[in-house]
Parts: sequence; C-alpha cells; structure tokens
Amino acid sequence: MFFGEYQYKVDEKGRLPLPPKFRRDMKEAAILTRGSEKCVAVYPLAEWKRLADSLAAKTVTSANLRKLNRAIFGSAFSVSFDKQGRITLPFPLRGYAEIGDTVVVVGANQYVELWNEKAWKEEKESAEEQATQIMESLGSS
Amino acid sequence: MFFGEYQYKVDEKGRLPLPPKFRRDMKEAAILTRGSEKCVAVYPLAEWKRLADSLAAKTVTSANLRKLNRAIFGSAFSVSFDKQGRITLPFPLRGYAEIGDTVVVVGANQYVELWNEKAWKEEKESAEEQATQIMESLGSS
DNA sequence: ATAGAAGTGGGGAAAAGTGGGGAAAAAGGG
DNA sequence: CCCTTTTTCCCCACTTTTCCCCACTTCTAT
Repeated sequence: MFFGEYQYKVDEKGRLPLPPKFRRDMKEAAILTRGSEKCVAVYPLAEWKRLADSLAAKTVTSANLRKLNRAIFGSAFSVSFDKQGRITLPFPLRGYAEIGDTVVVVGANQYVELWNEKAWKEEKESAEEQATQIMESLGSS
Repeated sequence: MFFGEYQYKVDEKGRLPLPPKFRRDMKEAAILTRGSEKCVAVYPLAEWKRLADSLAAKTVTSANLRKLNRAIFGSAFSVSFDKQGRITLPFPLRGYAEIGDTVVVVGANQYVELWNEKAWKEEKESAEEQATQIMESLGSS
C-alpha cells in the first residue's frame, strides 16, 4: 500500500529517488508507464503482472485490445534501483509528464505516480474537491 | 472514543505530543491526513482501514477512482510514536493546516484533529453558535 | 514531601538526499 | 571491421535530515 506525497530533485542524469517505504515494496525493480492523466505510473512487478493479466482476460474486440496493448506495453519501461535507491526516468516518459528538475512522488494505494510539480498541484485540488463530495455522501449513508 | 481539547507546542523538529489517553487508543501508529476543514485528521489504524475500505467499496468510474485514490492516499502519512509519545508532523500537512509552533489537539469521537490555534478558535465559535441553535430547535419540540 | 507521569528540549548515530567520477557498453562514422 | 565518441551504469563521497535516546522541568496524586 503506497501513500503520501514527497518532493524530490531530478538530477542531470535523470535520476530520482523514491521514498524508502516505497522501495521496500518494490523489491528490485519496477515498471514505469504513462499514467492516465499527465503523469508517470510506477508499478511493483507483482501489481504490473496482475494488471497485464486482467487486460489479457478482458473481452474486447481484438482491434481495441491491440490498441490498448500498444498504449500500455509500448510505453512501459522496466527500471531498477541503484545503490542509492534511485531510478532513471526514461526520456519519453519524462517528456510526456513534463517533468523537469523537480518531481512529486505520490502514493495511490496500489501504485505510485510521478508528477510535474505544478500539474500535481492542480490535479490535487480537483481530486480533493471530488473526494469531499464522495466522503460526504458516505457520511450520510 | 476521543474527546477534549489540548494545546501543545510543536518543537523545532516538528514533533508534537498527543494526550496520553489518545495514545493508548492508537497502539503504535496512526495515519495522518488532510481534514475537511483546514486541519489535520489523525486516525487509529483500524479506523483508517475502515474508512479506506468503505471508500474502495464505492462504485465510481475508473477516472473518478483514480482521483479519489490520489486525494485519499496522496495526503496520507503513517506516523509512529517516539519514546515520549510524540509524533512528527509531515511537512505537507503542516503547511496545509498552517500549523506553526503551537497546535490544538481536538478529540472528535472516532478520530482526532490537529488545528492551528487561531483557526480552531474561529471554528469553535461558529460550531458553538450552531450547536446552540440546533439544541434550541430541539428543545422547542 | 515524594514518586510517578507528562511536557519540552537537545545531542549523536544512522539513514536518506544529492552530486559526480570513471569504467563498461553502446552507438556511429570512417 | 576497427576506432572514436557518446551514453549508460556502477560506485564513491558529501551533506542534510531523520530517528532514537537521554535529560531536565513541571504537574499531579497519594
């Protein structure tokens, strides 16, 4: 279970640390891919396998499945941690999420997201607004 | 069950004590997250799990679920008590609730809230005002 | 009055964040 | 096909932060 919000620097070589707690749950390696919003998704190996399997099991038209596969697997990168616990952000993903020399690492339960600082700020606000509504509807039940 | 209002200092290292009575109900650790108003919510582990589960059970679109995960898990931090019964307030939460070197700890039944001193004063006044009105309307029935 | 518990402060060891050098590997051009 | 240039990756080093422990003071209850 991943949670919390952490800010780190991305160095000239494109390396960035993950919070120690996150590292421990991603033994040796992780899978990076494009997030649904403008962010990078980081999956532990096990979670990635689960995701891949559930996609394979989906009954969609084969044309759609191919598209989905390309989108998901085509932009997936496997990364490993160096001795300092850092990963190297692949260039295409870095460009996609518009991550400069600062990154916000966000725990989202089953996986982790990497955000451009400003983009995260905006996303957070809209997410909170929505969460408040949902939580209030829970309270009234 | 948490109740009462206590004022403590936050030291230079960002540490603050919780009332002994509260500590006892939060065995070893607690989860801190954003409160609905400008405060920090402190949940015992069990209560947090209950909350997270009830949210996960909500049937929402996957886009909304992602947002919900971000709002809920992104601002959650797990903290533990040191030998003196203090917790360290994570920086993002401290900023959000605008907590300086003084904090008001408020019991709110199932969970606990941490407030900026001034913000609490205002919140309390408006809460008391409303409570009086509500009770008066009850009394006339 | 004294003992225990609670609030407050700080020192030191360990961990984490950050930056960079150099060897190995890859890529590219003659 | 080989040599040169660039990139990647592994390792080391420094700085900052965090965490654990100890100490002192205050308050309360017996």
